[in-house]
Amino acid sequence: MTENDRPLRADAARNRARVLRVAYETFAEEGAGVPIDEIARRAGVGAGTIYRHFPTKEALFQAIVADRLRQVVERARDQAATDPGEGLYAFLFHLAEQGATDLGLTEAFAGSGFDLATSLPEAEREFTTLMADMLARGQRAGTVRPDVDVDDVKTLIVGLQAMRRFRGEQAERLYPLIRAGLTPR
Amino acid sequence: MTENDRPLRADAARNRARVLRVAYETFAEEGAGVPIDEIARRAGVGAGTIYRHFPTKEALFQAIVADRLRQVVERARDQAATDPGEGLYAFLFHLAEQGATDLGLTEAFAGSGFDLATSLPEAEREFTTLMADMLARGQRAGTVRPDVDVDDVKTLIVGLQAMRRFRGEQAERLYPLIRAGLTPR
Amino acid sequence: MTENDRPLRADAARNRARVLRVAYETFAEEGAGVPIDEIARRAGVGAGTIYRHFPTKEALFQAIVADRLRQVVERARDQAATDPGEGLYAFLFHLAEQGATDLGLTEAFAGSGFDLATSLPEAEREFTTLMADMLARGQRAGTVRPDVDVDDVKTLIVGLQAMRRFRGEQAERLYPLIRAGLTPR
Amino acid sequence: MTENDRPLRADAARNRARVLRVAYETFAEEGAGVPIDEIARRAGVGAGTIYRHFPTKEALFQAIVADRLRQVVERARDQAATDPGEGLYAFLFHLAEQGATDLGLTEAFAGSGFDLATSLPEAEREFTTLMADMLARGQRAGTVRPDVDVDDVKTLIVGLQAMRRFRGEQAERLYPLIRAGLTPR
DNA sequence: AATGAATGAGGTTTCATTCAT
DNA sequence: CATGAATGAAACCTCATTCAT
Repeated sequence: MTENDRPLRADAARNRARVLRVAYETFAEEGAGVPIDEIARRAGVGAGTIYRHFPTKEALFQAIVADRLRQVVERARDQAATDPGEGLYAFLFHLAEQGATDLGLTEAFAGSGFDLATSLPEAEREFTTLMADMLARGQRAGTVRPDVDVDDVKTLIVGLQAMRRFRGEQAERLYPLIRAGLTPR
Repeated sequence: MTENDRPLRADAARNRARVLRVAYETFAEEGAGVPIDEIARRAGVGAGTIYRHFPTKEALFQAIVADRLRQVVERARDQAATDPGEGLYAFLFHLAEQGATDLGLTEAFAGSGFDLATSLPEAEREFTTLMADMLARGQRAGTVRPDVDVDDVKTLIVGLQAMRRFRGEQAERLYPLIRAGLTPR
Repeated sequence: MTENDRPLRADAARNRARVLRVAYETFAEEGAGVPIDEIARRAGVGAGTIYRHFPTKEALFQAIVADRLRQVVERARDQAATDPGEGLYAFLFHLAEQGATDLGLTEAFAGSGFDLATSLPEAEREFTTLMADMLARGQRAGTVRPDVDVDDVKTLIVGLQAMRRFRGEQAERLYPLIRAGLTPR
Repeated sequence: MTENDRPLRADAARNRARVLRVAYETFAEEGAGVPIDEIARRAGVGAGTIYRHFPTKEALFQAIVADRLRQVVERARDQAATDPGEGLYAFLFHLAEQGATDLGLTEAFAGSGFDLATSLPEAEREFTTLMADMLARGQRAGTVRPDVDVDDVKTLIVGLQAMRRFRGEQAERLYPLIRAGLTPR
């Protein structure tokens, strides 16, 4: 039962991971429009190899986003525990940074050519739950306006990522303003 | 310069305007990925006619953005005169609305596959000047924080358009927060 | 109203006819599995040209079969008038010859990878009607057994085409036997 | 020749037989276009195992046909002894049934993408000999026209299989007609 | 000897751009 | 000048065959 064929997977797993990593980098650089052949070339494998691991381009894209999302959520969970009042802000600005170097993540959040809730419902739910949790903590701590809801936060993420991607580090000048806007009073 | 044949020019000019209008609508609806043939079909002209007026698809795209930008700037000039304190905010949120229904404009501002300053330096300069003017008026009127500069405003435009496009009218819930963030104190 | 743009069609029509002819020959020789690129090469056009006239490979195939079927039916109508007793036999053996050099027609009749009744319902109906007509005439003339129906005739066509294709002209030795089997008594 | 390792041979032989059986079923169901991987999956072996036993897909196909042909011939030999007058007819219609559910056999007889005489000369010779034998018996018994030769019979087999495959059991309505055509007088 | 992962040529289809009519 | 047909370079994806494990 437990023989999920490990020995054969030795190289396959290596290749799968390699493809995933290269595809992540390539999508991050070039966006979802990049040809599979280009990813294959960069990964040093044949196009067929990618299709063995991921049946469609869409599936590959999903796998990457799921992977990234998992990392982001994991990290956020750790942060959330430490400072309830700051958690949401830290997460918002962290996501902005991530989106700046990861076009795939941006597109996933913005829903351009990829609907997160449909494609990765579980990841989306987990993400939303975490977001709601952080928001509620901030509101209880008095650092976040009570009339802000989860959808507003998601919208802000999309906006922040767009700004950060557009302006680079200079966009961080605006973080205090966004924060001021979200703060009660 | 040598305007000898006016009647033909009349046709040509009409065609050019028609193509520009239809292309604007089509890009706005479908995004930059739409085939030239589709635009030609909607405009009721041959694909060759489009290429007579615009050497590449990119050039057509630029022409549209330039056109839209001109309109936006023109309208903003009128508004700017009426209420110095509100001008910048009105313009920001107006642009957000525009970007929501005009993917081309969004892409132009965000610089995705299209650099405004390089492609349309004149329009960009005009736009920037107007922006600086409105910003200065707001700051003089005391409705805008003095540490905000023109680049910040442009960055905000990109963010606002992304939000508006992502969330639709619901995004307007965030306008007051953005405004609060920009207001002194 | 009547301007179905003839002047521009001059070369287009030529090309369309050329593609149709070459595709017919190629399919007849190689079967439906032949690549579009091969047809394009033989026709001396780009692959895109074929796709301009026929949106899919399937559509091209249908157009050819429809064309051939029309010719076959037309010819059969002429023959049917002359000799009621012989019409059906003449048609059967004529179709056998056609199928021998036209794999597409064979596949269409045999329904392998292409369902005539679904794809070209009108042509199929016309063909069936003609067939029923010839059968009834033969039965009235006493040259065809009364217990044979239209479906039997279609089945025989498929069989005859397979035989003719397999054995070439030698297959004609069997025509008298088939005829004897269909004759009353 | 050097049969030193029997246990491994046993495995290999079992595997070969298993592949052959599954491949037969799969080709019969799906036609020759089915991927090797699909056959491997159904057989529960790796694709490499198939290639160990059969150097190409074509060779696998040949092996299957040879196998089937052997069975058909064997069965026919048994039948031939019982009733000389009926033997040929029984065999013809039996082959028609076989071809209906076995696309491989049909293709082998019809020579589509596969020439029996070239690929499997021995099996072909054996088959032809049997056929000639049955034909001669029928002619001596007076149930088969004397001007029919072995090639005619083969041609009829191809035709009958095509009909049976096309029309299913309904095609059996035509068996008496074929028989009548082959009967003297 | 078996496995199934990797390869890469090849298939269908799309579309920016050119060019004959 | 306008037209839209033709081009041909990709893009995505499949699958027979080879080869590392």
